[in-house]
Amino acid sequence: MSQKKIRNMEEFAAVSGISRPTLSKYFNDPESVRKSTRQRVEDALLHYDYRPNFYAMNQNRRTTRNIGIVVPYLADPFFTEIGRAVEVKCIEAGYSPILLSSHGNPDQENDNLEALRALKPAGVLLAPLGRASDKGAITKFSTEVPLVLFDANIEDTGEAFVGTDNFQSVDLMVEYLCRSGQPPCFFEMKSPSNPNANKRRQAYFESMARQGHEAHVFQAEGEGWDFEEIGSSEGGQLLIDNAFPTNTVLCSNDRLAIGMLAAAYKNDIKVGLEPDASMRIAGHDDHPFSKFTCPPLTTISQDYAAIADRAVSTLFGIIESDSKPATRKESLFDGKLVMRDSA
Amino acid sequence: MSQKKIRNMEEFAAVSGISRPTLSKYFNDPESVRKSTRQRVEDALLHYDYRPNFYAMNQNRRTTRNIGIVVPYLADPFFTEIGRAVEVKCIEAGYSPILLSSHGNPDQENDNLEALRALKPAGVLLAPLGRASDKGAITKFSTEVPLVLFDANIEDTGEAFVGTDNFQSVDLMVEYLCRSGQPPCFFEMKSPSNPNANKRRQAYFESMARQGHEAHVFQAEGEGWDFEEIGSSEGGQLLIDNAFPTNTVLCSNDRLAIGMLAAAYKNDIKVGLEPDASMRIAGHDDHPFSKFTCPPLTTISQDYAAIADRAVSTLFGIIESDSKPATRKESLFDGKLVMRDSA
DNA sequence: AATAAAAATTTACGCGCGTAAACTTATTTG
DNA sequence: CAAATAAGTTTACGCGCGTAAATTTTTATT
Repeated sequence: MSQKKIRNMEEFAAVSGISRPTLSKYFNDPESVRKSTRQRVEDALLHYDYRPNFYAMNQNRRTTRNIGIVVPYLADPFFTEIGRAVEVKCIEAGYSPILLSSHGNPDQENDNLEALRALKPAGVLLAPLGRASDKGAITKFSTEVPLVLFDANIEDTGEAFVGTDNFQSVDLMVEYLCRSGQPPCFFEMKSPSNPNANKRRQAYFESMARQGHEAHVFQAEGEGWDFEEIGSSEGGQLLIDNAFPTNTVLCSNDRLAIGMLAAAYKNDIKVGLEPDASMRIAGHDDHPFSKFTCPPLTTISQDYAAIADRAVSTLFGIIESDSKPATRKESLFDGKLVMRDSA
Repeated sequence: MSQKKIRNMEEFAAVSGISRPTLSKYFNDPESVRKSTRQRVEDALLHYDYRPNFYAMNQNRRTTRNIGIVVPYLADPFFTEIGRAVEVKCIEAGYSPILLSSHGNPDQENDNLEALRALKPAGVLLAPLGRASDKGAITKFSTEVPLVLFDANIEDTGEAFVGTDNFQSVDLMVEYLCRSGQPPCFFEMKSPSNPNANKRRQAYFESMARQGHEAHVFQAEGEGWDFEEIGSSEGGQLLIDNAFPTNTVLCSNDRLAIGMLAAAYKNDIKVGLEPDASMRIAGHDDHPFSKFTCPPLTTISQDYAAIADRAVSTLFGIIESDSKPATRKESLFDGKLVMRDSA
């Protein structure tokens, strides 16, 4: 590595013996120059410490290679993992992902989109907050930037949606629970912020009807993202009150189930499949911690990899064809039953 | 909001009746213009949709208002929370934080610093991976960008360090455990990636000596960030083997403890303070899930708010004085004992 | 009201790179 | 090997804003 500091592309052109416009082409897409030229550039890069100025690079380009990724709540490991999966796919495709969290707050979601707008991103992958989202703002945003939604759907918003087929996944779980014991009750938040929750309730109703059982839905008061706390306090109270007509509860998501399991433990209500257990509790999402609950949680795993892959490839299809698809496409992937000890 | 699209600061100057250099001053620091002028600008902003071009703005400035925040592993809610606390402080100070995760990988840590370097940030807050970190790369980075470390210290690296006083916090826990029952054994990873782990082991030794008890350290094989898994498998085996000479175990961090609690449950080993319990298990960090373990985990909470506040204010001190402090300063905050049911 | 000080305006240049046009050189093809 | 094509070079301009200098206007001070 030479000592000489390279200040700009002009200087790098001088020392490398390659013209500046060709260097510009190379840095925008190394494949766009002849192999021998590419080799010369890369040799020179080994000898001189130079990187194009990020700001100058992006200033004149209509569209950058930045991809915005917005998740509703990064402190939830579920979103950390799916956000990460999406991030990796972007990097593999040669884009620069920028991961932002809305922290459960619709204003923050709007701020995030606004901040991204200033970056003139090539596209944005958004897992919206759901009910609380400012649909108007998101729709307006999507007129300016290619936008693909994932995890949570908002009708007619964005160019496409990628997520899990809640009807398939919940049916799978209900079918299993009915087959292996008493039919499940359903436990959820009263005003779920996430639209998947509504789908799951609906799926529960339909599935129970198909199985020929009566549906029993229990809804917890409380707002926000403090699911474990709500599962523990409200779900725990339902357990104590013996409010569930069957011994089996399907929670709308793992975090509620984690809270409920903690409450069950505290109140000496044994959960699981063993003969001395009095309840079965199941969840949905295969949260990273559900493996370590007491007992380990039976749940549904979402296909992170497939969702991330499809979301990213859909977005890149739009970016690279430079045209929005005629019809908004929804891709739904199947969930898988993860059988552990809680149900 | 007028329909007219404002393309640049020139046009916004025309419609607002304020000269472009004054606008430039305003956007760089609204306080730097007279109040009446500020009002006129802000009135105009209500009528016209204009934001300075992010890339053009930063191109000519020696230093931007971007702050890089790098955490070792965003899928760990502990880091999500402290990262978030730091982020909020930056926003309050009028800077733009960019949160990056190293995903437990030193190459990624270097990539993150490299990516940040291209953004010419005003400063960077780094929670390093620890042992695995490329100390040379970080030191070199800190010659170019003001750098404050937090959470995990690396000797003589960066302008300052802010974290928890492990000697205080572990002593607090050991003292409590000794006072309330049998003295604790210590459970940790054999090759901890995080330097706090080494401090905590050392603190355990010293504290046990002070209490006049023999120290017993148990180290789990295994690398990486899959702490719960390691706590469950290796810690669980130690429980089964009755390997601990006392009935009390202090885990180096909550995630190990969470795994160990899961293993104890699975093996019908009752943990807690009740008469029929055979073990006590404690953790460190007050992980967001430690409230929902079975039983709820007794642990040490770190003072997130104080750490975030000090880290950010230290960095801004350096940025605003435009000079590195003569001596590297280390700020340590006390942990607090969080008594729950596990110990 | 006269003067000093502060703030805004006018004018002008440059940052580092994208990119277009005209031209030259290298490679491919029949 | 000549013609056709692809790739690289030279030259030049502009993006949107930071910023400096000289000037004018506004505000504060006595």
